[in-house]
Amino acid sequence: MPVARPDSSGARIIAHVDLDCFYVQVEQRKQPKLRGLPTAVVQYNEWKGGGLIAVGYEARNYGVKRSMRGDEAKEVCPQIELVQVPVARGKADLSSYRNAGSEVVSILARKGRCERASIDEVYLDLTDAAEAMLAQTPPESLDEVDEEALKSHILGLESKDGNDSKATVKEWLCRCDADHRDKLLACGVLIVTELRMQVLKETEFTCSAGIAHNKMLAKLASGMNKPAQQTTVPFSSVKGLLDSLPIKKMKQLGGKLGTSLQNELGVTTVGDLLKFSEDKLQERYGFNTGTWLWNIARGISGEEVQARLLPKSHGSGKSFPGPRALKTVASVQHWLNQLCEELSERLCSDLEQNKRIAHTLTLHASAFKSSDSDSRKKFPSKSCPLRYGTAKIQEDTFNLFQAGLREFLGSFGVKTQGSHYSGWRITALSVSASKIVPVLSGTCSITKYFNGPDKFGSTSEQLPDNFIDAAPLSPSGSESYSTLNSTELQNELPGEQVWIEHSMADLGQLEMKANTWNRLDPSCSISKQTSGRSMVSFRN
DNA sequence: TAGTTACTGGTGT
DNA sequence: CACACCAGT
Repeated sequence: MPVARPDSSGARIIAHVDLDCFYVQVEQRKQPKLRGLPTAVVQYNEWKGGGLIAVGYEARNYGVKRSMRGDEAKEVCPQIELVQVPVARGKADLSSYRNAGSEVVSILARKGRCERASIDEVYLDLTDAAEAMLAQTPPESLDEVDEEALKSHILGLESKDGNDSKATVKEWLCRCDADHRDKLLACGVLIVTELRMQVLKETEFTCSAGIAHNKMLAKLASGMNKPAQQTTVPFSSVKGLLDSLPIKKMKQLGGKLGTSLQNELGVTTVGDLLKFSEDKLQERYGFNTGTWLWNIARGISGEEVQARLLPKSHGSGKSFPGPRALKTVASVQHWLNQLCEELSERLCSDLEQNKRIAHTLTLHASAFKSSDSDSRKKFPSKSCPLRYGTAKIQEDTFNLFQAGLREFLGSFGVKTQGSHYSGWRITALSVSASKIVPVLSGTCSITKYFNGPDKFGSTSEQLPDNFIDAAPLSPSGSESYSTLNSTELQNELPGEQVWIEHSMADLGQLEMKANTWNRLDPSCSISKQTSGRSMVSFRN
Protein backbone atom coordinates (compact mmCIF):
# COMPACT_ATOMS: atom_id res chain seq x y z
CA MET A 1 0.00 0.00 0.00
CA PRO A 2 1.22 3.49 -0.70
CA VAL A 3 2.99 5.29 2.07
CA ALA A 4 2.92 9.00 2.63
CA ARG A 5 6.31 10.63 2.97
CA PRO A 6 6.99 14.17 4.01
CA ASP A 7 7.80 16.32 1.07
CA SER A 8 11.43 17.23 1.31
CA SER A 9 12.60 20.78 1.74
CA GLY A 10 13.28 22.57 -1.52
CA ALA A 11 12.09 22.18 -5.08
CA ARG A 12 13.50 19.09 -6.69
CA ILE A 13 13.91 18.39 -10.39
CA ILE A 14 12.90 14.83 -11.12
CA ALA A 15 12.83 13.09 -14.48
CA HIS A 16 11.21 9.84 -15.48
CA VAL A 17 12.65 8.27 -18.61
CA ASP A 18 10.78 5.53 -20.41
CA LEU A 19 12.09 3.61 -23.41
CA ASP A 20 9.53 3.49 -26.22
CA CYS A 21 8.17 -0.01 -26.94
CA PHE A 22 11.48 -1.21 -25.68
CA TYR A 23 11.54 -4.84 -26.74
CA VAL A 24 10.57 -3.83 -30.25
CA GLN A 25 13.41 -1.32 -30.38
CA VAL A 26 15.87 -3.95 -29.18
CA GLU A 27 14.77 -6.31 -31.94
CA GLN A 28 14.83 -3.56 -34.55
CA ARG A 29 18.37 -2.65 -33.60
CA LYS A 30 19.35 -6.29 -33.91
CA GLN A 31 17.56 -6.54 -37.25
CA PRO A 32 17.65 -3.08 -38.85
CA LYS A 33 15.51 -4.13 -41.82
CA LEU A 34 12.58 -4.09 -39.37
CA ARG A 35 12.97 -0.39 -38.70
CA GLY A 36 9.96 1.55 -39.88
CA LEU A 37 7.87 -1.60 -40.35
CA PRO A 38 4.90 -2.48 -38.17
CA THR A 39 6.50 -4.75 -35.62
CA ALA A 40 5.58 -6.56 -32.44
CA VAL A 41 7.41 -8.91 -30.13
CA VAL A 42 5.69 -12.15 -29.19
CA GLN A 43 6.62 -14.92 -26.87
CA TYR A 44 5.94 -18.44 -28.05
CA ASN A 45 3.72 -18.89 -31.06
CA GLU A 46 2.20 -22.32 -30.81
CA TRP A 47 -1.07 -21.09 -29.39
CA LYS A 48 -2.85 -18.48 -31.49
CA GLY A 49 0.39 -16.99 -32.68
CA GLY A 50 1.83 -16.23 -29.27
CA GLY A 51 1.24 -13.40 -26.83
CA LEU A 52 2.28 -9.85 -27.70
CA ILE A 53 4.51 -8.29 -25.11
CA ALA A 54 5.55 -5.19 -27.04
CA VAL A 55 4.00 -3.37 -29.99
CA GLY A 56 5.79 -0.82 -32.14
CA TYR A 57 4.14 2.49 -32.97
CA GLU A 58 3.65 1.67 -36.66
CA ALA A 59 1.70 -1.41 -35.64
CA ARG A 60 -0.31 0.55 -33.07
CA ASN A 61 -1.56 2.70 -35.94
CA TYR A 62 -3.25 -0.41 -37.33
CA GLY A 63 -4.97 -1.03 -34.03
CA VAL A 64 -2.61 -3.71 -32.79
CA LYS A 65 -2.80 -3.93 -28.99
CA ARG A 66 -0.65 -5.54 -26.40
CA SER A 67 -3.53 -7.68 -25.23
CA MET A 68 -3.77 -9.44 -28.61
CA ARG A 69 -2.44 -12.80 -29.68
CA GLY A 70 -0.21 -13.00 -32.72
CA ASP A 71 -3.10 -14.25 -34.84
CA GLU A 72 -5.32 -11.29 -33.95
CA ALA A 73 -2.51 -8.90 -34.74
CA LYS A 74 -2.17 -10.49 -38.18
CA GLU A 75 -5.89 -9.98 -38.74
CA VAL A 76 -5.82 -6.24 -38.17
CA CYS A 77 -2.35 -5.79 -39.67
CA PRO A 78 -1.52 -8.61 -42.08
CA GLN A 79 1.91 -7.25 -42.90
CA ILE A 80 2.99 -7.02 -39.25
CA GLU A 81 6.42 -8.41 -38.43
CA LEU A 82 6.16 -10.68 -35.40
CA VAL A 83 9.52 -11.20 -33.76
CA GLN A 84 9.83 -13.97 -31.22
CA VAL A 85 11.42 -13.52 -27.84
CA PRO A 86 14.57 -15.63 -27.67
CA VAL A 87 14.04 -19.01 -26.06
CA ALA A 88 16.57 -20.78 -23.86
CA ARG A 89 16.00 -23.94 -21.85
CA GLY A 90 12.46 -24.10 -23.14
CA LYS A 91 11.49 -20.72 -21.74
CA ALA A 92 11.49 -17.09 -22.73
CA ASP A 93 14.93 -15.57 -22.34
CA LEU A 94 14.79 -11.86 -21.58
CA SER A 95 18.51 -11.37 -21.13
CA SER A 96 19.01 -9.34 -24.30
CA TYR A 97 16.42 -6.83 -23.06
CA ARG A 98 17.95 -6.69 -19.61
CA ASN A 99 21.34 -6.03 -21.10
CA ALA A 100 19.99 -3.36 -23.40
CA GLY A 101 18.32 -1.74 -20.39
CA SER A 102 21.66 -1.68 -18.63
CA GLU A 103 23.24 0.16 -21.55
CA VAL A 104 20.66 2.90 -21.16
CA VAL A 105 21.00 3.10 -17.40
CA SER A 106 24.74 3.56 -17.63
CA ILE A 107 24.19 6.60 -19.83
CA LEU A 108 21.38 8.13 -17.80
CA ALA A 109 23.33 7.67 -14.57
CA ARG A 110 25.91 10.19 -15.76
CA LYS A 111 23.87 13.09 -14.47
CA GLY A 112 22.44 13.00 -11.00
CA ARG A 113 21.03 10.20 -8.90
CA CYS A 114 19.58 7.37 -10.97
CA GLU A 115 17.06 4.72 -10.02
CA ARG A 116 16.40 1.77 -12.29
CA ALA A 117 12.66 1.42 -11.82
CA SER A 118 12.14 -1.43 -14.27
CA ILE A 119 13.74 -3.00 -17.30
CA ASP A 120 12.89 0.07 -19.40
CA GLU A 121 12.28 2.92 -16.96
CA VAL A 122 14.44 5.10 -14.77
CA TYR A 123 13.98 8.01 -12.44
CA LEU A 124 16.60 10.73 -12.18
CA ASP A 125 17.06 13.34 -9.51
CA LEU A 126 18.57 16.21 -11.45
CA THR A 127 18.22 18.83 -8.74
CA ASP A 128 21.95 19.37 -8.26
CA ALA A 129 22.70 19.38 -11.96
CA ALA A 130 19.90 21.85 -12.57
CA GLU A 131 21.04 24.11 -9.74
CA ALA A 132 24.56 24.02 -11.11
CA MET A 133 23.41 24.92 -14.60
CA LEU A 134 21.28 27.74 -13.28
CA ALA A 135 24.27 29.14 -11.43
CA GLN A 136 26.73 28.84 -14.30
CA THR A 137 24.89 28.97 -17.62
CA PRO A 138 21.21 29.69 -17.07
CA PRO A 139 18.96 29.22 -20.11
CA GLU A 140 18.22 32.92 -20.18
CA SER A 141 21.87 33.55 -20.97
CA LEU A 142 21.76 31.39 -24.07
CA ASP A 143 21.44 32.87 -27.52
CA GLU A 144 20.56 29.55 -29.00
CA VAL A 145 18.74 26.61 -27.56
CA ASP A 146 19.18 23.15 -29.00
CA GLU A 147 16.57 22.39 -31.62
CA GLU A 148 15.74 19.17 -29.81
CA ALA A 149 14.98 20.96 -26.58
CA LEU A 150 12.51 23.18 -28.46
CA LYS A 151 10.45 20.11 -29.29
CA SER A 152 9.65 19.75 -25.61
CA HIS A 153 6.10 19.92 -24.37
CA ILE A 154 5.41 22.28 -21.52
CA LEU A 155 2.13 21.63 -19.79
CA GLY A 156 -0.06 24.68 -19.57
CA LEU A 157 1.97 26.66 -22.07
CA GLU A 158 -0.64 27.92 -24.53
CA SER A 159 -3.68 25.95 -25.43
CA LYS A 160 -2.05 24.52 -28.51
CA ASP A 161 1.21 22.69 -28.73
CA GLY A 162 1.36 22.77 -32.47
CA ASN A 163 2.04 25.81 -34.54
CA ASP A 164 4.85 28.07 -33.48
CA SER A 165 5.41 26.02 -30.38
CA LYS A 166 9.16 26.15 -30.81
CA ALA A 167 9.21 29.88 -30.40
CA THR A 168 6.98 29.75 -27.35
CA VAL A 169 8.98 26.90 -25.86
CA LYS A 170 12.17 28.86 -26.35
CA GLU A 171 10.55 31.86 -24.74
CA TRP A 172 9.43 29.76 -21.79
CA LEU A 173 12.82 28.12 -21.35
CA CYS A 174 14.68 31.42 -21.44
CA ARG A 175 12.29 33.64 -19.53
CA CYS A 176 14.32 35.71 -17.12
CA ASP A 177 11.29 36.69 -15.07
CA ALA A 178 10.32 33.10 -14.36
CA ASP A 179 10.24 32.00 -10.74
CA HIS A 180 13.02 29.86 -9.35
CA ARG A 181 11.13 26.60 -9.76
CA ASP A 182 10.43 27.21 -13.41
CA LYS A 183 14.02 28.18 -14.06
CA LEU A 184 15.20 24.97 -12.46
CA LEU A 185 12.66 23.05 -14.49
CA ALA A 186 13.96 24.72 -17.65
CA CYS A 187 17.44 23.51 -16.76
CA GLY A 188 16.01 20.04 -16.21
CA VAL A 189 14.45 20.15 -19.65
CA LEU A 190 17.79 20.98 -21.24
CA ILE A 191 19.62 18.30 -19.28
CA VAL A 192 17.09 15.63 -20.16
CA THR A 193 17.19 16.66 -23.81
CA GLU A 194 20.92 16.13 -23.75
CA LEU A 195 20.65 12.78 -22.00
CA ARG A 196 18.06 11.52 -24.45
CA MET A 197 20.23 12.55 -27.36
CA GLN A 198 23.14 10.68 -25.84
CA VAL A 199 21.00 7.60 -25.37
CA LEU A 200 19.95 7.77 -29.01
CA LYS A 201 23.48 8.30 -30.24
CA GLU A 202 25.05 5.57 -28.14
CA THR A 203 22.33 2.93 -28.15
CA GLU A 204 20.07 3.83 -31.10
CA PHE A 205 17.11 3.72 -28.71
CA THR A 206 14.54 6.48 -28.46
CA CYS A 207 12.91 7.28 -25.17
CA SER A 208 10.30 9.58 -23.75
CA ALA A 209 10.64 11.58 -20.58
CA GLY A 210 8.75 13.58 -18.04
CA ILE A 211 10.31 16.39 -16.03
CA ALA A 212 8.60 17.63 -12.89
CA HIS A 213 9.09 18.40 -9.23
CA ASN A 214 8.44 14.86 -8.02
CA LYS A 215 8.38 11.26 -9.18
CA MET A 216 4.65 10.97 -9.45
CA LEU A 217 4.31 13.96 -11.76
CA ALA A 218 7.39 13.02 -13.77
CA LYS A 219 5.99 9.54 -14.39
CA LEU A 220 2.66 11.00 -15.39
CA ALA A 221 4.34 13.41 -17.78
CA SER A 222 6.59 10.86 -19.47
CA GLY A 223 3.55 9.04 -20.76
CA MET A 224 1.80 12.08 -22.15
CA ASN A 225 3.72 12.51 -25.37
CA LYS A 226 5.21 9.38 -26.89
CA PRO A 227 7.27 8.24 -28.58
CA ALA A 228 10.55 10.08 -28.50
CA GLN A 229 9.23 13.20 -26.82
CA GLN A 230 9.43 14.86 -23.46
CA THR A 231 6.97 16.74 -21.31
CA THR A 232 7.48 19.00 -18.37
CA VAL A 233 5.05 19.96 -15.63
CA PRO A 234 5.51 23.47 -14.25
CA PHE A 235 4.25 23.90 -10.74
CA SER A 236 1.56 26.27 -11.97
CA SER A 237 -0.06 23.63 -14.17
CA VAL A 238 -0.23 20.82 -11.62
CA LYS A 239 -3.76 21.56 -10.53
CA GLY A 240 -5.06 21.80 -14.07
CA LEU A 241 -3.41 18.51 -14.91
CA LEU A 242 -4.76 16.58 -11.96
CA ASP A 243 -8.24 18.05 -11.80
CA SER A 244 -9.65 16.11 -14.72
CA LEU A 245 -7.25 13.18 -14.60
CA PRO A 246 -8.98 9.80 -14.13
CA ILE A 247 -7.65 8.26 -10.94
CA LYS A 248 -6.86 5.03 -12.78
CA LYS A 249 -4.09 6.85 -14.61
CA MET A 250 -2.21 7.38 -11.39
CA LYS A 251 0.41 4.93 -10.33
CA GLN A 252 -0.92 2.84 -7.43
CA LEU A 253 -4.53 3.65 -8.26
CA GLY A 254 -4.86 1.29 -11.19
CA GLY A 255 -5.92 -1.60 -8.96
CA LYS A 256 -8.18 -2.31 -6.06
CA LEU A 257 -7.55 0.97 -4.26
CA GLY A 258 -8.61 2.93 -7.32
CA THR A 259 -11.69 0.77 -7.76
CA SER A 260 -12.62 1.25 -4.12
CA LEU A 261 -12.17 5.00 -4.42
CA GLN A 262 -14.52 5.01 -7.36
CA ASN A 263 -17.13 2.68 -5.89
CA GLU A 264 -17.08 3.71 -2.25
CA LEU A 265 -16.46 7.43 -2.56
CA GLY A 266 -17.59 8.14 -6.10
CA VAL A 267 -14.18 9.47 -6.99
CA THR A 268 -13.55 9.46 -10.73
CA THR A 269 -10.84 12.03 -11.17
CA VAL A 270 -7.95 13.09 -9.01
CA GLY A 271 -9.73 16.41 -8.63
CA ASP A 272 -12.68 14.65 -7.01
CA LEU A 273 -10.34 13.57 -4.24
CA LEU A 274 -9.87 17.18 -3.19
CA LYS A 275 -13.36 17.17 -1.72
CA PHE A 276 -12.36 14.78 1.02
CA SER A 277 -10.59 15.83 4.17
CA GLU A 278 -7.40 14.09 5.24
CA ASP A 279 -9.28 12.73 8.26
CA LYS A 280 -12.00 11.28 6.09
CA LEU A 281 -9.51 9.54 3.82
CA GLN A 282 -7.57 8.22 6.78
CA GLU A 283 -10.74 6.97 8.35
CA ARG A 284 -11.58 5.00 5.25
CA TYR A 285 -8.13 3.86 4.12
CA GLY A 286 -5.92 4.06 7.16
CA PHE A 287 -3.43 6.64 8.30
CA ASN A 288 -0.70 6.15 5.73
CA THR A 289 -2.84 5.57 2.69
CA GLY A 290 -5.23 8.34 3.69
CA THR A 291 -2.47 10.91 3.92
CA TRP A 292 -0.95 9.61 0.72
CA LEU A 293 -4.23 10.08 -1.12
CA TRP A 294 -4.74 13.56 0.30
CA ASN A 295 -1.25 14.48 -0.89
CA ILE A 296 -1.38 13.06 -4.40
CA ALA A 297 -4.66 14.88 -5.01
CA ARG A 298 -2.57 18.01 -4.62
CA GLY A 299 0.38 16.81 -6.62
CA ILE A 300 2.43 16.30 -3.48
CA SER A 301 4.79 13.34 -3.32
CA GLY A 302 7.97 13.26 -1.29
CA GLU A 303 9.18 9.89 -2.55
CA GLU A 304 12.90 10.07 -3.10
CA VAL A 305 14.82 8.84 -6.10
CA GLN A 306 16.84 5.92 -4.79
CA ALA A 307 20.40 5.58 -6.04
CA ARG A 308 20.11 2.10 -7.51
CA LEU A 309 21.35 0.98 -10.91
CA LEU A 310 20.95 -2.75 -10.36
CA PRO A 311 17.94 -4.96 -9.69
CA LYS A 312 17.16 -6.06 -6.13
CA SER A 313 16.33 -9.59 -7.11
CA HIS A 314 16.58 -12.07 -9.95
CA GLY A 315 13.83 -14.42 -10.92
CA SER A 316 13.18 -17.08 -13.49
CA GLY A 317 9.67 -18.33 -14.07
CA LYS A 318 7.33 -20.01 -16.47
CA SER A 319 3.61 -20.58 -16.63
CA PHE A 320 1.93 -23.78 -17.77
CA PRO A 321 -1.58 -22.68 -18.71
CA GLY A 322 -4.58 -24.85 -19.32
CA PRO A 323 -3.78 -28.28 -20.68
CA ARG A 324 -0.07 -27.70 -20.25
CA ALA A 325 -0.30 -27.76 -16.47
CA LEU A 326 2.26 -30.06 -14.90
CA LYS A 327 0.91 -33.23 -13.36
CA THR A 328 3.95 -35.23 -12.36
CA VAL A 329 6.77 -34.63 -9.95
CA ALA A 330 9.21 -35.54 -12.67
CA SER A 331 7.93 -32.83 -15.01
CA VAL A 332 8.01 -30.28 -12.20
CA GLN A 333 11.56 -31.26 -11.39
CA HIS A 334 12.55 -30.94 -15.02
CA TRP A 335 11.20 -27.42 -15.29
CA LEU A 336 12.56 -26.37 -11.92
CA ASN A 337 15.96 -27.54 -13.11
CA GLN A 338 15.65 -25.39 -16.22
CA LEU A 339 14.60 -22.36 -14.20
CA CYS A 340 17.41 -22.92 -11.71
CA GLU A 341 19.96 -23.15 -14.50
CA GLU A 342 18.93 -19.77 -15.75
CA LEU A 343 18.86 -18.28 -12.29
CA SER A 344 22.28 -19.70 -11.44
CA GLU A 345 23.72 -18.27 -14.63
CA ARG A 346 22.33 -14.86 -13.83
CA LEU A 347 23.62 -15.01 -10.26
CA CYS A 348 27.09 -15.79 -11.56
CA SER A 349 26.93 -12.90 -14.00
CA ASP A 350 25.85 -10.61 -11.21
CA LEU A 351 28.73 -11.82 -9.10
CA GLU A 352 31.28 -11.35 -11.86
CA GLN A 353 29.99 -8.05 -13.16
CA ASN A 354 28.73 -6.43 -9.99
CA LYS A 355 30.42 -8.38 -7.21
CA ARG A 356 27.17 -9.09 -5.46
CA ILE A 357 25.84 -12.21 -3.82
CA ALA A 358 22.27 -13.21 -3.11
CA HIS A 359 21.29 -14.71 0.21
CA THR A 360 17.76 -15.99 -0.18
CA LEU A 361 16.24 -18.50 -2.56
CA THR A 362 12.47 -18.49 -2.99
CA LEU A 363 10.14 -20.80 -4.86
CA HIS A 364 6.71 -19.69 -6.03
CA ALA A 365 4.12 -21.89 -7.64
CA SER A 366 0.51 -21.75 -8.69
CA ALA A 367 -1.55 -24.89 -8.59
CA PHE A 368 -4.97 -26.46 -8.82
CA LYS A 369 -6.09 -29.17 -6.52
CA SER A 370 -8.80 -31.12 -8.25
CA SER A 371 -9.67 -33.43 -5.42
CA ASP A 372 -11.35 -30.71 -3.44
CA SER A 373 -14.66 -29.48 -4.74
CA ASP A 374 -13.19 -26.02 -4.95
CA SER A 375 -10.33 -26.77 -7.24
CA ARG A 376 -8.50 -23.50 -6.77
CA LYS A 377 -6.03 -23.31 -3.92
CA LYS A 378 -3.00 -21.32 -2.98
CA PHE A 379 0.35 -23.01 -3.23
CA PRO A 380 2.58 -21.65 -0.48
CA SER A 381 5.80 -19.91 -1.44
CA LYS A 382 8.88 -21.21 0.32
CA SER A 383 12.34 -19.83 0.84
CA CYS A 384 15.68 -20.90 2.26
CA PRO A 385 19.27 -19.69 2.38
CA LEU A 386 20.78 -19.59 -1.07
CA ARG A 387 23.85 -21.71 -1.81
CA TYR A 388 25.76 -20.96 -5.00
CA GLY A 389 26.22 -23.61 -7.66
CA THR A 390 23.63 -24.80 -10.15
CA ALA A 391 23.27 -28.27 -8.65
CA LYS A 392 22.78 -26.90 -5.16
CA ILE A 393 20.20 -24.40 -6.28
CA GLN A 394 18.37 -27.16 -8.10
CA GLU A 395 18.47 -29.42 -5.09
CA ASP A 396 17.32 -26.76 -2.65
CA THR A 397 14.59 -25.60 -5.00
CA PHE A 398 13.23 -29.09 -5.41
CA ASN A 399 13.17 -29.51 -1.66
CA LEU A 400 11.28 -26.24 -1.33
CA PHE A 401 8.79 -27.49 -3.86
CA GLN A 402 8.28 -30.74 -2.01
CA ALA A 403 7.77 -28.90 1.26
CA GLY A 404 5.24 -26.64 -0.43
CA LEU A 405 3.48 -29.55 -2.07
CA ARG A 406 3.08 -31.43 1.21
CA GLU A 407 1.54 -28.34 2.74
CA PHE A 408 -0.60 -27.77 -0.32
CA LEU A 409 -2.00 -31.29 -0.14
CA GLY A 410 -2.49 -31.09 3.59
CA SER A 411 -0.23 -34.09 4.07
CA PHE A 412 -2.67 -36.31 2.24
CA GLY A 413 -0.30 -36.95 -0.59
CA VAL A 414 -2.00 -38.81 -3.35
CA LYS A 415 0.45 -41.24 -4.82
CA THR A 416 1.71 -40.12 -8.15
CA GLN A 417 2.88 -43.24 -9.83
CA GLY A 418 3.47 -43.17 -13.54
CA SER A 419 1.52 -40.60 -15.44
CA HIS A 420 -1.66 -41.14 -13.53
CA TYR A 421 -3.96 -38.69 -11.91
CA SER A 422 -2.28 -37.21 -8.90
CA GLY A 423 -4.78 -34.70 -7.57
CA TRP A 424 -2.82 -31.58 -8.38
CA ARG A 425 -1.71 -29.54 -11.36
CA ILE A 426 0.97 -26.91 -11.40
CA THR A 427 0.15 -23.95 -13.60
CA ALA A 428 3.17 -21.78 -12.87
CA LEU A 429 6.63 -22.07 -11.35
CA SER A 430 9.20 -19.47 -10.49
CA VAL A 431 12.46 -19.33 -8.59
CA SER A 432 14.02 -16.14 -7.40
CA ALA A 433 17.07 -14.91 -5.58
CA SER A 434 16.87 -11.93 -3.27
CA LYS A 435 18.71 -10.14 -0.49
CA ILE A 436 21.53 -9.31 -2.82
CA VAL A 437 24.45 -7.52 -1.19
CA PRO A 438 27.75 -6.27 -2.51
CA VAL A 439 30.81 -8.32 -1.70
CA LEU A 440 34.35 -6.94 -1.23
CA SER A 441 34.66 -4.02 -3.51
CA GLY A 442 37.64 -1.95 -2.47
CA THR A 443 35.96 0.99 -0.88
CA CYS A 444 32.83 -0.94 -0.06
CA SER A 445 34.46 -3.75 1.82
CA ILE A 446 32.80 -6.96 2.71
CA THR A 447 33.82 -6.31 6.29
CA LYS A 448 30.86 -4.01 6.37
CA TYR A 449 28.63 -7.05 6.08
CA PHE A 450 30.66 -9.57 8.02
CA ASN A 451 31.08 -8.49 11.58
CA GLY A 452 31.97 -11.75 13.17
CA PRO A 453 35.48 -12.83 14.20
CA ASP A 454 37.84 -13.44 11.32
CA LYS A 455 38.60 -17.11 11.43
CA PHE A 456 41.14 -16.83 8.67
CA GLY A 457 43.47 -14.53 10.49
CA SER A 458 43.70 -12.79 7.18
CA THR A 459 42.98 -9.15 7.40
CA SER A 460 42.67 -8.17 3.78
CA GLU A 461 40.46 -10.80 2.26
CA GLN A 462 37.19 -12.18 3.41
CA LEU A 463 34.78 -14.56 1.86
CA PRO A 464 31.15 -14.43 1.01
CA ASP A 465 29.39 -16.62 3.53
CA ASN A 466 27.59 -18.83 1.13
CA PHE A 467 30.73 -19.94 -0.65
CA ILE A 468 32.41 -21.23 2.41
CA ASP A 469 32.38 -24.67 3.86
CA ALA A 470 31.72 -23.57 7.37
CA ALA A 471 30.96 -26.09 10.09
CA PRO A 472 28.10 -25.22 12.37
CA LEU A 473 29.24 -24.10 15.78
CA SER A 474 26.68 -26.15 17.59
CA PRO A 475 25.39 -29.55 16.51
CA SER A 476 21.95 -28.26 15.86
CA GLY A 477 19.97 -25.20 16.57
CA SER A 478 16.32 -24.81 15.90
CA GLU A 479 15.64 -26.52 12.63
CA SER A 480 13.87 -23.94 10.59
CA TYR A 481 14.21 -26.03 7.47
CA SER A 482 13.77 -29.49 8.81
CA THR A 483 12.25 -30.78 5.66
CA LEU A 484 15.43 -30.01 3.80
CA ASN A 485 18.95 -31.28 4.13
CA SER A 486 18.97 -30.51 7.77
CA THR A 487 22.69 -30.53 8.38
CA GLU A 488 23.44 -28.17 5.53
CA LEU A 489 21.14 -25.37 6.40
CA GLN A 490 21.06 -22.32 8.52
CA ASN A 491 21.03 -22.37 12.29
CA GLU A 492 20.30 -19.43 14.47
CA LEU A 493 22.77 -18.65 17.21
CA PRO A 494 22.67 -16.21 20.09
CA GLY A 495 24.14 -12.79 19.52
CA GLU A 496 22.54 -12.52 16.09
CA GLN A 497 25.37 -14.41 14.56
CA VAL A 498 24.62 -16.95 11.95
CA TRP A 499 26.84 -19.79 10.95
CA ILE A 500 26.51 -21.30 7.60
CA GLU A 501 27.69 -24.69 6.60
CA HIS A 502 28.26 -25.70 3.06
CA SER A 503 29.84 -28.61 1.36
CA MET A 504 32.88 -27.99 -0.77
CA ALA A 505 32.48 -31.30 -2.53
CA ASP A 506 31.16 -29.86 -5.72
CA LEU A 507 32.78 -26.50 -5.85
CA GLY A 508 33.59 -27.43 -9.41
CA GLN A 509 29.94 -27.18 -10.22
CA LEU A 510 30.08 -23.50 -9.70
CA GLU A 511 29.79 -22.30 -13.22
CA MET A 512 32.34 -19.62 -12.82
CA LYS A 513 35.54 -18.97 -14.59
CA ALA A 514 38.52 -19.96 -12.56
CA ASN A 515 40.20 -16.63 -12.97
CA THR A 516 37.12 -14.92 -11.70
CA TRP A 517 37.04 -17.17 -8.71
CA ASN A 518 40.65 -16.48 -7.95
CA ARG A 519 40.29 -12.80 -8.48
CA LEU A 520 37.32 -12.51 -6.22
CA ASP A 521 38.30 -15.09 -3.76
CA PRO A 522 42.04 -15.63 -3.50
CA SER A 523 41.79 -17.18 -0.08
CA CYS A 524 39.48 -19.87 -1.27
CA SER A 525 42.22 -22.24 -2.34
CA ILE A 526 44.02 -21.64 0.92
CA SER A 527 41.04 -22.53 2.99
CA LYS A 528 40.55 -25.63 0.91
CA GLN A 529 44.16 -26.79 1.32
CA THR A 530 44.57 -26.07 4.94
CA SER A 531 41.44 -27.50 6.35
CA GLY A 532 38.88 -28.57 3.87
CA ARG A 533 36.50 -27.04 6.32
CA SER A 534 36.57 -23.44 7.30
CA MET A 535 34.29 -21.00 8.86
CA VAL A 536 33.01 -17.56 8.40
CA SER A 537 30.42 -15.67 10.26
CA PHE A 538 28.33 -12.70 9.51
CA ARG A 539 25.80 -10.60 11.20
CA ASN A 540 22.44 -10.40 9.70
C1' DT B 1 -9.90 -25.46 -13.89
C1' DA B 2 -5.39 -18.36 -15.30
C1' DG B 3 -4.44 -18.62 -22.14
C1' DT B 4 -1.46 -11.07 -20.49
C1' DT B 5 3.86 -13.88 -19.84
C1' DA B 6 7.73 -13.15 -17.19
C1' DC B 7 9.28 -10.61 -14.66
C1' DT B 8 10.08 -6.62 -10.98
C1' DG B 9 9.33 -3.77 -6.58
C1' DG B 10 6.80 -2.70 -2.39
C1' DT B 11 4.00 -3.17 1.94
C1' DG B 12 1.72 -5.60 5.75
C1' DT B 13 1.67 -9.23 9.18
C1' DC C 1 12.01 -13.26 9.09
C1' DA C 2 8.99 -15.89 5.98
C1' DC C 3 5.12 -15.38 3.53
C1' DA C 4 0.84 -13.19 1.36
C1' DC C 5 -0.72 -9.97 -1.58
C1' DC C 6 -0.74 -5.76 -4.47
C1' DA C 7 0.76 -3.14 -8.49
C1' DG C 8 3.05 -2.11 -12.93
C1' DT C 9 5.06 -3.15 -17.53
